[in-house]
Amino acid sequence: MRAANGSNPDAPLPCGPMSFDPLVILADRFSKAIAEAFPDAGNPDPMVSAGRNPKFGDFQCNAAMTLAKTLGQSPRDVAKAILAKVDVSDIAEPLTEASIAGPGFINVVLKPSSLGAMLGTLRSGDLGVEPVGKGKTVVVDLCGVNLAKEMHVGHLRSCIIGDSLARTLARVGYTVIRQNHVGDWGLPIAMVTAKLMDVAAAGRDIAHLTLDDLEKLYRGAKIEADADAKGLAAVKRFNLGPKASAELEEQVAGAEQSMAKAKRVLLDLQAHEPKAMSFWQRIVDVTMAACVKTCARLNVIVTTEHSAGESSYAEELAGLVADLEKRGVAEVSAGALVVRVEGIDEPCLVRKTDGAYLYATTDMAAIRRRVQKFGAERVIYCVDQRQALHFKQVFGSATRAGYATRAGAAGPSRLEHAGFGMVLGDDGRPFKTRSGDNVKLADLIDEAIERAERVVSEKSPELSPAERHTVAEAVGVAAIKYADLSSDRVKDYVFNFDRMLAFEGNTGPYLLYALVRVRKILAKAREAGIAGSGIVIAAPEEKTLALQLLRYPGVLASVTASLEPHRLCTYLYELCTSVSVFYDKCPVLSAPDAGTKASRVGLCELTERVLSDALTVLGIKLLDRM
RNA sequence: GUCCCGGUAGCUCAGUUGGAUAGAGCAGCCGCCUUCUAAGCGGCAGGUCGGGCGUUCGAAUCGCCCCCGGGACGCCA
Repeated sequence: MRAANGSNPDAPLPCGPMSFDPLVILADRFSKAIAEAFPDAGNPDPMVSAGRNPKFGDFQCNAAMTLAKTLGQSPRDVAKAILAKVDVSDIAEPLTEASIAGPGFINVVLKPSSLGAMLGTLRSGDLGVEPVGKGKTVVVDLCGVNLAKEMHVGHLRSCIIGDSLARTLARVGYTVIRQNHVGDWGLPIAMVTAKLMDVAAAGRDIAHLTLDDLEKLYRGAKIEADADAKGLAAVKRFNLGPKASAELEEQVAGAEQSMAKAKRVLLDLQAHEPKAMSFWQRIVDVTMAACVKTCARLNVIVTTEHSAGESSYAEELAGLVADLEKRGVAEVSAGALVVRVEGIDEPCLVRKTDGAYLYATTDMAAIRRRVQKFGAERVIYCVDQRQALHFKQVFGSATRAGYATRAGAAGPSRLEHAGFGMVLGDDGRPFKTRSGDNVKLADLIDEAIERAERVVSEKSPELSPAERHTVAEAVGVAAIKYADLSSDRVKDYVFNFDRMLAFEGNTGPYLLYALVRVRKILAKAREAGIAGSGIVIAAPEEKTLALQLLRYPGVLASVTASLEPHRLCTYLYELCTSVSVFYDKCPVLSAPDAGTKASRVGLCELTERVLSDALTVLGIKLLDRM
């Protein structure tokens, strides 16, 4: 198990299945050493991490200080005792007292030969990615569009982050089911349907209906609904004299008529009355066609087969609520039906006083379907952080009701809200157009591509116009997506075209640039007939790059657990920086000797694979040239 | 009012399980293309980690109090 044979670089590493990851190997070695040196210390964390500073070595073990506290010994003595027991001679430079630094840090420097062997292991397999999701199903709730509304910045993050999470989970082996919880039911939709029926009745052609037309109808309906509500409020307050309110009353009367009609249409829809349904279906078709198109432009995998609208749960709600009532999970409170969950003060409303169901009711039905019908062990909601309390209530209620538990499962599935912050403008307020409207995603993408195209034309005039456009599409979208993915999900983030499309520094295009440069080297190597060989690490820039590559599986695992894609972004940026330095300092095709050439081509091949893999997981399209 | 989330360089952000001198990018200044794409690389400068107290060998990180900003709080979705 622990046989030291580091002298032979071609021999397989003397470790278990995770033998490519030095972090895992070292943690294991130190863990055993600590157990031998201090048998009574329990099984403490070996606290091995990558070195914070290259001058302190590649890895460090920080266990001595913590251990010293519990043992009442001096940290340096503890470190010495660990050193006496630890055996890393097969992969690292010999550890001596000089390896102990400061209060008791133990610094480890890997042997170049073992680094090469680890890279070989990484390369021969699936980049070291552990299929932790194999045989498991996860549902990812993303996108969340509404009928009769263009996609706007409010959908941007749900699509981009949700898509990346779905890709990450699929990458580690999960069976991923994407669900677009379309807002396609209820009074607002009935209002638009009623309006559309009016338009058609007035003889207007609706064969070429656009989403823009629908959105106008929606706005009109919303204004009337607001007028209706305001009118009622005004009447209730008694403080408007009949004379002063004459005009208002007229408006309100019109609004009341429309609302009455909308409510009739709602009943028709609920009864699946064919005429109302045909108009509703028209709205669905127009909206979803636009949604799917926009998602495709963003390289976000959402198609109509992922649609699971609120309407699809409508028939289940009465039964679900009856079940909750029958089993005493829900109780009547002030006329409404609520579910109370321990630890949450606010009860979860599942039925209004007037008998209608709510958002939470539909979400409970969705959880039941996703867990019990689809068999999800994890259900992930990529939805606005402001809905945190709502999901806390719904998760608690569904779990209490047993809907979150698969048949025969020991415990409930993991229900996770991967919430995200708002998209802000430069003024720190929600990102809007100058006129105060939501920014349409289609316009946002257009602008990013336009800006990218200007830069591509300037930097790469040798490309054909068609290719420039293809590159601009990939670069512009990469810029938007990386900007969104690269900061902590739960925080608000400031949207700024100039920054994300400056194409310098920490941006999506920088990552693509690194990939393109490596791919160019590989293309030229193929032309020259230079094949990649086993990797021999010699130059410091090669070593830095190698250490970064070895981190990849661990980073992927941490995103799988935390649902935080920005960790992968930070890693990718650091990796690309290492690639750039390597590119600068280590010529590949004009390396001094054939052996170095072949080794560096091998290193480029592995780098290309990791870069491509990681960018794909982020949902960024790959390029050969830019 | 109650609860949740934030506050790190001029700006935008990272910061792993509490670890060594708090890091990037942009903006500013100075260098590097006859050589695999300079959308790059190197250097300089820039900090009361919102404030205070505490926990300890060690705190941006944990605890308590306060300040500022945002959000959510039963009949919308």
